[in-house]
Amino acid sequence: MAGRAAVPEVIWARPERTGRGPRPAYTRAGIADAAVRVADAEGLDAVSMRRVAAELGCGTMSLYNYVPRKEDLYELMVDAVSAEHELWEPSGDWRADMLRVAHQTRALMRRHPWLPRLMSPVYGFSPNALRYLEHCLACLDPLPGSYGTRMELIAMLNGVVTTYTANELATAERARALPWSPEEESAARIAYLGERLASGAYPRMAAAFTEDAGPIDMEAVFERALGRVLDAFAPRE
Amino acid sequence: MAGRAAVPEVIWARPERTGRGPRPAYTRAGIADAAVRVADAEGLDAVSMRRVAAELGCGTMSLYNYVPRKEDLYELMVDAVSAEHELWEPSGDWRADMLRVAHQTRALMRRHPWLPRLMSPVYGFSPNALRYLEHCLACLDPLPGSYGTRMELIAMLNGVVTTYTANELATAERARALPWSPEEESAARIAYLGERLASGAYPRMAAAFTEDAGPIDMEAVFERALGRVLDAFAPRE
DNA sequence: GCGCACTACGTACGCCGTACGTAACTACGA
DNA sequence: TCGTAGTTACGTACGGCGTACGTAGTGCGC
Repeated sequence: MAGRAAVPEVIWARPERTGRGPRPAYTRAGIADAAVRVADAEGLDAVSMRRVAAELGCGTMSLYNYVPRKEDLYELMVDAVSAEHELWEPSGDWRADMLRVAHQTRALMRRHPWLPRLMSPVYGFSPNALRYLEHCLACLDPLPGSYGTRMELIAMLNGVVTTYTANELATAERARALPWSPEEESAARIAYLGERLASGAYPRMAAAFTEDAGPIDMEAVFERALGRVLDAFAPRE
Repeated sequence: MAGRAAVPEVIWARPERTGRGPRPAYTRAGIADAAVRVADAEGLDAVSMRRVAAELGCGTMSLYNYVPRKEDLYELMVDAVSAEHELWEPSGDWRADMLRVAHQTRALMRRHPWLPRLMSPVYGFSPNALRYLEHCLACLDPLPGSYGTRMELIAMLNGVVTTYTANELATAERARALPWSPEEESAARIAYLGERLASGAYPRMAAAFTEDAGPIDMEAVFERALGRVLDAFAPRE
């Protein structure tokens, strides 16, 4: 038995190699990439210790030498794709910079539709998360106010981006497991909703849905949401 | 075999009783309550078809007569606790009313810490969700603007309440499964973070964390977030 | 009053996370 | 220099999970 401490452990604090024993055959980055590959191709639910081990070409239990718990594998995945964040020299216009950050995050989640599901808990201060946060703070240098306020801005913006994008992606991600098409699913839901609204018990809801008869332009909704969040932090004159 | 259609189905559109066959021994509400009881007492991960069936005192597979898929059990649970929303006659002050809604939702999530995890996907238009949304729209009657905008307000407010409360509850909910205490866990995370920040690579992050030396007042953060969201929708003069 | 839709539920399949034991290997302390 | 302790690799096994399927019994609608 390897005798891993039964003590709270942050995976990033654990050295990849201690020196003793045989050379590890895999790297943390390689494992993370394998997991990301599986998640991208087959959905997050396909990411099991067995599946990732198979992807790497090693035995299931060998993975546990690198990753003490599955949850840590998730942390590795989030950090791996966080490396795709492109960081730039802040422009001096914090609003424009933060908009760019938000759009980048959204694009990242579109590339990796499983990401919002793993972001829901506390953001884990992984190496790339730290780089990302530091970059956001740098972009916010021109904004007057305390660091606390700036952190609140980052948190709210991230939250809104995650929530909105997750809702959009949820349908598509769900479709992978379902035995019917997303169109059939939404048709059934709309039929039910229409029937309920026709009952007259929810007049305002009915009005809201007849007002926007056509499909909603999610991109515009997202854009307005971003604008509102940033406005809420703009210094009032 | 009962021959349930292999077709998308909204659980709320399915009648509880068709008239044929023996009287069902359980009700949808009873099943939902049993599941909520298990989740409240033992955490969401304890909610399995077997466990809920045992709670009801019936065989595992009997549950499937009422709930075609586990996902539908989750929908039942969300709807059941949504009934706890207290609805009132709108005061005419939409801002005050929406603040009250937000605080109520937060209290609901504190009573049922598993709720945020089930709210993450698209809000499902369950019966109680419809009542809740109609009530929110009624509170927003005094707000000028389209129904679309009002729906966006509700969505953003709900999103922010959910995100903030979920982050707060995540630690406590995780603790149930972990072999160590949340204090040990956070100590380990803080130790790691401190060491990273001491490296000097993240000067602004370091400054942010030394600025707020004491524990953060989450209640105040939440309150400020609510105010900002509502401000963002207030008509500009 | 017949038949069929429905309820109840036991069994079984193929997954999952992961505890544990064993064997091979290598850097360090004596 | 060499044992030994700490590692890696990984097979086996356990106790869970969701749920497909088959069977038996029940009571409404024709």
